[in-house]
Amino acid sequence: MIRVVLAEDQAMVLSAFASLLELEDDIEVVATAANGEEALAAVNEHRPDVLLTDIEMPLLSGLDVAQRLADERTEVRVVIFTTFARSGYLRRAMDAGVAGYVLKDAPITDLVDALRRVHSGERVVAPELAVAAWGEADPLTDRERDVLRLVGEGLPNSEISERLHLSEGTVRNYLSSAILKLSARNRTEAFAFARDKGYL
Amino acid sequence: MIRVVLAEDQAMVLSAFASLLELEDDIEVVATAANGEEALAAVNEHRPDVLLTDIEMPLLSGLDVAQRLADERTEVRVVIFTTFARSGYLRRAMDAGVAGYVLKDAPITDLVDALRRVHSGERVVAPELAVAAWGEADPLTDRERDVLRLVGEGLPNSEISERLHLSEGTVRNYLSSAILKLSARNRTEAFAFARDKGYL
DNA sequence: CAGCGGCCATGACAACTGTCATCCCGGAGT
DNA sequence: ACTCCGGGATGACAGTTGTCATGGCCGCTG
Repeated sequence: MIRVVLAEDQAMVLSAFASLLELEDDIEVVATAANGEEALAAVNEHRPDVLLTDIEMPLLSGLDVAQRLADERTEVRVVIFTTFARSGYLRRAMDAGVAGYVLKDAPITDLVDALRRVHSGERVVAPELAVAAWGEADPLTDRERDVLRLVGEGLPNSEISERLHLSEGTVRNYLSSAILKLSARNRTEAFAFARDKGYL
Repeated sequence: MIRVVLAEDQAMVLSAFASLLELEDDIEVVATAANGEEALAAVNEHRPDVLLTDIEMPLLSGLDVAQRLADERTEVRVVIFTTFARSGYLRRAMDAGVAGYVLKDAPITDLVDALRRVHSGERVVAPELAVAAWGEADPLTDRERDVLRLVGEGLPNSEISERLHLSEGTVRNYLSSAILKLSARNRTEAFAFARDKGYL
C-alpha cells in the first residue's frame, strides 16, 4: 500500500484527485493539504511514503516544501504535479531532490504510474521536460531576480530601489543586465521571459 | 438524468472531474473536450442538458464558447467553472447568458449542487463574486484593450503601432488613457490591473 | 442639430528607462 | 597574489514612455 499526502490549493481539484487516487487499490490518501504549510505539517504528522504536491500554492510553494523536506532530511519521496512545463521549475525541483515531476496535461494513468514507480525507488520526469531542461540553467543572479519580480508588479525603478534599499542607478544596472541575459527588449519582456522559464 | 459535456484543457483534471461526476447517479458525462472548438462540436453532436466548461482553454475560451452558443440560440445551459474570481470574467459570462459560475476553490459539493440547480432552471453564481461584480464595469475601450494585450507581451510602442497599424503617438495616447482609467503608474501596472480584473 | 464618445493623428515636453564606463568592496578559486 | 564574480554605486547620455493640448472624422442619441 502506497501512503500518499496530497497538496493542492484548489479545493475542487484536490478532492477530485483524492477520490480518483482512492479508486486505486494500492494507493491510500492519508491526508490532504490546501497550501504549503499544511503540506509540511501533514507530512510530519502522517509520515507518508509519497508527498504528491502542486507547485503554485499559497504560503509556501510545492518547490519550497520539497526543499524544506530535503533540508530536514525527512524520509519522504516527493512527486510534483503541475500545469507548468517550465524548465526552471524542473531544475529547482531536481535540486530539491524530488523523485518525480508530472504534468497535469498528461493522462491520469501517468500520475498513478509515476506514484508506483517512485514508490519502488525509481525517478520519474515528464519526458517533454527531461529534454528541455538539459539546456539552460538560470542565468540570473539573486538581485536580478529580486528586481524582476518587482518589475512584474508594475513598480517604477524609484519604488523598486526603495523596497530593496538600493540606489535607483543600481536597480537600473541589474535590470539592464537581466534584459541583456534574457535577450529581452525592455523590462516587461524580461519579466515575461523569466516568468515563463520559471526563474522567478 | 442530467446529461453533461465537460470541457477542460488539462487532461488529468478533466478525467478527474469526469470520474467524480460519474459517481453521482443523476449525472452522466456524455462527452469531454480539451479545448473550446471540441466543446462546441461536442455540444452540437450530443445536445447535452448542460455544458460544464473551464474558461482558459486553447483555441477558444469558455467565455467565447458560451457567447457562440448564445448567438446560435443553441438549447444548452452553460456552467462556467474556473480558478479565476475576476469580475470581468463574470460580467462577460453573464452577458453571454450563462446559467452558472462556480469557482474551483469551492468544495465539489458546490459543483454538483450547481449542476442540479441549473438543470432545474435556476441560475447559480459563486457568492464571493455576485457581490464584487455588481460594482465596476470594464472602463476600457476596444483599442485600449488591444494595446494593453500587446503591452503584456513586452512589446515597445513602436512595435505595437506596427501590429495595430496605428501611429506611435496614437498608441501612446491609448495607453496613457488606459493608465489613467486604471489608476496605474505605468504600462506594466496597467496591464497587471486589467488582467487581474479579467478585462483582457 | 448639437453634443458626446470612440477612434486616429500631431507636436511638444517632461519623466522614466536602458546602456555604458568606471569605480569600490569582499569572497572563491588557481 | 591575482583574477573572476557578485553586490553596490555614480554620472552621462540616448532612447522610450507618459502627459497634454489640440485637431479631425464618424456615429449615435437626446
